[in-house]
Amino acid sequence: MQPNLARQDETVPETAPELPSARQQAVLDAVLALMVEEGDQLTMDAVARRASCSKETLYKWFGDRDGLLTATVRWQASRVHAGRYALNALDVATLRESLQDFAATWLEVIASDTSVALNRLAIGHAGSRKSNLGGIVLANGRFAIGERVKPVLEAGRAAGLLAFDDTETAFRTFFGLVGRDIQIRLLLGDALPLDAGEIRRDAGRAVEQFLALYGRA
Amino acid sequence: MQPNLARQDETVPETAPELPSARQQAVLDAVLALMVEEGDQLTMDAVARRASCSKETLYKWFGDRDGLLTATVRWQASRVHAGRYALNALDVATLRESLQDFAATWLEVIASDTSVALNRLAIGHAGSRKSNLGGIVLANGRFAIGERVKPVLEAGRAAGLLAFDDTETAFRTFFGLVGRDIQIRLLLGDALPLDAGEIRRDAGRAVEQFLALYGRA
DNA sequence: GCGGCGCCGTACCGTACGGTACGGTACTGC
DNA sequence: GCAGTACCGTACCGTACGGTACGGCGCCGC
Repeated sequence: MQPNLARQDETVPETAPELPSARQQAVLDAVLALMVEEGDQLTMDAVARRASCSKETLYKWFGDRDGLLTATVRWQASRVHAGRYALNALDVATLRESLQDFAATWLEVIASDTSVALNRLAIGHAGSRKSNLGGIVLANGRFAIGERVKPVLEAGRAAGLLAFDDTETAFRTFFGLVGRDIQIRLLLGDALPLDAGEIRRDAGRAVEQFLALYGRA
Repeated sequence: MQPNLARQDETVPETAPELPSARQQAVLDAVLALMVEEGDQLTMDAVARRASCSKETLYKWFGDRDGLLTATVRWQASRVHAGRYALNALDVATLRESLQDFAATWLEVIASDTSVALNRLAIGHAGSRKSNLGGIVLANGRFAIGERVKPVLEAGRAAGLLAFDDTETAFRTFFGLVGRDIQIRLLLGDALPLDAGEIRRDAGRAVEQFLALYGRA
């Protein structure tokens, strides 16, 4: 009766520590695959069929549909975090490289089928009350990358390479220069071609523009 | 049987010329209001009740649910277009003012409850095939403003105030500097406070940054 | 006045889907 | 061997919602 995975709870932060079992991970991967392929036809029956498990098991593990979706979003989020960056003895080349890496990684993420499908789902649910999928996606997307980029920006400022008053504002400018209209166009179904080369060029351009605005050289 | 409003048709562009009758406009306004208030509880029953009309009439006028939604999106889009801008004899003050005005107007639009609700709906539908709501929203949002800003940018270049090779790239940079993370955060349900003063400051900052990157003075 | 029309309100239908129940099967500990 | 457990497959239930049918009423042309 009680789901053995953490149900979303108002007091619990958006990042859950518990990892699902291997079988559960397979189920969540099935959800992700189905989400990408079928869009909004994400029925519990379809998930059970795709994952070769019974609906009863789904409900036992995840509580209800929202629990399953929440677990899926968390599961996907748990795979995105990566990368550590030098923060002291920063020179301009390293700073540029770090920012470029952030930008390219971020573009890859938001351009991926999985991210698009996940964001669509979360945005759809953001309209109704209950089940804070949007909050989870934000916490693990926009805000997570913010918390990882801002130390780099501040290290750049400490090293005399960047000049800004408010770190948050500087980061949001960086975010805008990188993302531009890409995410909204993809979410709305625009077939925006974005291969690896394009991403690298976009990331480079964004970093150069950011340095032009905030660089001190 | 046949809906007397233009049904979406693959060959028809995303901007329909026909205007709905006054009564139909009232119905579409009811849809918009309901969309904002109830989020995804947008049932045909609720619309009929809210608009004090019968479901039969809804189906007669709009064909089916998608037809109603499409008509609603078009109806909202038909109210957004506005503003004419000087393109010749451009000086830097006028250019700055025009861009600032574009930025502020755009921010007001994407921050409005109606836009958020409409974009959520269109994004939700972009996942499934059928009914190109996403395309309509894109055509009347992102692309419409692009077509209106780009002549201003080119006029600025012709007047020797701006320097860029590709207008589209320059516009996308402008778009990113203005929008930053605002739209995605609002769509995902973040309670981002954005009053008129904030919008004006944001627009001003975006324009200054854009001029710093592309200005020639 | 009257037939026809357009529309409101409501009752109704079919289906899709979230959620539950249950029988059958494989595996594990004793 | 056997009880217990975990889980698969499937059948089932209730409800919400898209779509249709129909009675009634006001309005317009004649």
